Amino acid sequence: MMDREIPFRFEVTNSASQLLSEHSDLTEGGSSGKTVSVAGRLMLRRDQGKIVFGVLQDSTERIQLFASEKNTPDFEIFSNLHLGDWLGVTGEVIKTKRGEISVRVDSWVLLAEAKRSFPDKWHGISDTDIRYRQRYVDLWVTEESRETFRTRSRIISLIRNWLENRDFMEVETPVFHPIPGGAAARPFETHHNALDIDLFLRIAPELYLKRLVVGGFEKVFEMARVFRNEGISTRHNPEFTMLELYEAYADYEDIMRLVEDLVSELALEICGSTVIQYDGRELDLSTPWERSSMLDLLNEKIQTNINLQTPIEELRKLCGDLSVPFKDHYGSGKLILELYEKTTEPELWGPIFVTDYPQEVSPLSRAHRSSPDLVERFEAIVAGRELCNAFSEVVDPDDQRSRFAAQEKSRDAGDEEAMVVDEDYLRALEYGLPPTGGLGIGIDRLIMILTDTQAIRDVILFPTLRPEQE
RNA sequence: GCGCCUCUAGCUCAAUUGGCAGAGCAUUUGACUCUUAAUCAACAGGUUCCGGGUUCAAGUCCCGGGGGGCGUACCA
Repeated sequence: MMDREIPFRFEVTNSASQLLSEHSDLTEGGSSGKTVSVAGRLMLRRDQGKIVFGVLQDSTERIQLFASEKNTPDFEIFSNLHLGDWLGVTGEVIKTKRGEISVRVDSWVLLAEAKRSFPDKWHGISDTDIRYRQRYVDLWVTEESRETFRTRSRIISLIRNWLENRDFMEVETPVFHPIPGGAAARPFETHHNALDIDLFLRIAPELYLKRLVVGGFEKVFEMARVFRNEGISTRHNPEFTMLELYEAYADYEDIMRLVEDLVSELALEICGSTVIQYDGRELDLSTPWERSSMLDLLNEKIQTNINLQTPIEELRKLCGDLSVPFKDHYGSGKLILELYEKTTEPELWGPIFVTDYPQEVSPLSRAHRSSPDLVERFEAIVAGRELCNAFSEVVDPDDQRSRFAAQEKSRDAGDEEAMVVDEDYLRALEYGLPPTGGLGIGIDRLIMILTDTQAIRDVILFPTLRPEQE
């Protein structure tokens, strides 16, 4: 088929799903008297000699095509179409003698030829390499995959509407950062030629979003693609989507209520219930979620009574006893966090808000109002994984400066992920940041939970892979 | 990075202790006027991921490399 024979456009009047629902009352062998145009890919073909049945798949559904030597122009060519070919078909909606709603092929046009062979029409594609590398094939062949990505799109749209209804404003902040900030992670580096400067792809939009609160935008959010130069796993992709939001005059307890409301409403909308299944296990997202402090959970789990006043030697010994690896430059806060992450967090299923982390490991979180060696920070554990990280923000520039200084120290001690001082951010704080609650949610992980998928690659259209070799 | 598993036709999968590389679907050709993964008949389709080695003989065993998966580490 020559390129010049492929039309430049085709007027579609109905989707397959529309036709199926609108004509469900047709009787067997009956016709609707209604002529429609549909388009899509030919998925199956059953050649009967003088009649041919086809199955056309568009973005909504599959509908049967009914072609006959009598009715269908170029019948011989039609009956030799390849699976995977794109067709535009015009004809009357009928129901066959066997009760299948069909479009009678009164005229048709080839819209694209599938020059590569169709995957197995029954088994589809099971090779994950092909599913991830050639997502176009996966989407065309695998209905569950199409459904997951439709749901992803809906979830993001629902989140956006939900936030806008609460007067949050969506903003876009730079992807190139002169100083990587807002999280502890290794960044990707790049270079701008005209300015002759090194830049980093953002690891979090946090510091820019808080600058906007300083500027007077009291409720802002960003669906931020962020980049972290780290390992790849079923829960990690080097680029992923993080929702960050900041709300002036709010604290971390307000943010907890926001998170549980948002997630439970999404579950209701997407799954039809706030009680859902994940990985064969029940997950009850109904509000309110459990709240428990990190130290309480840890002490209960390992039957101790430690806190930040506990002598560091004792904490190190405890790490040794529980075979939790640590480094010499770890302070008490970091040791406690390691203990929690290795012994306690893996057992949590959630949903639960784990609150009040050590200051040492939370350089952007404000000191706790009633126990100043802790900070007002929480992580939500949902279906056994960290879903979000949030806190009452540090608002005092002097406090923030000394937090950065502490980070510098641990960077010097060998922590490559410690934060770097951002003088412009400090300058912004000097102009005044009101009390502010902030939140980061891993959107891909949230989508995994709501779609009951076990690998982050199943919810990212084009996950990062090693390039194919010649 | 480390450990385990895996790679055979376009796709999905076979191949006994090391003994002639096979099937279904797709493709090609033919038959068939209501099929539903249509059916039936026939043809064709291979660097068994790559490179070495052992052996009379390697898809199979050994070594090295590559892709993929899982686990682990890293990811506050």
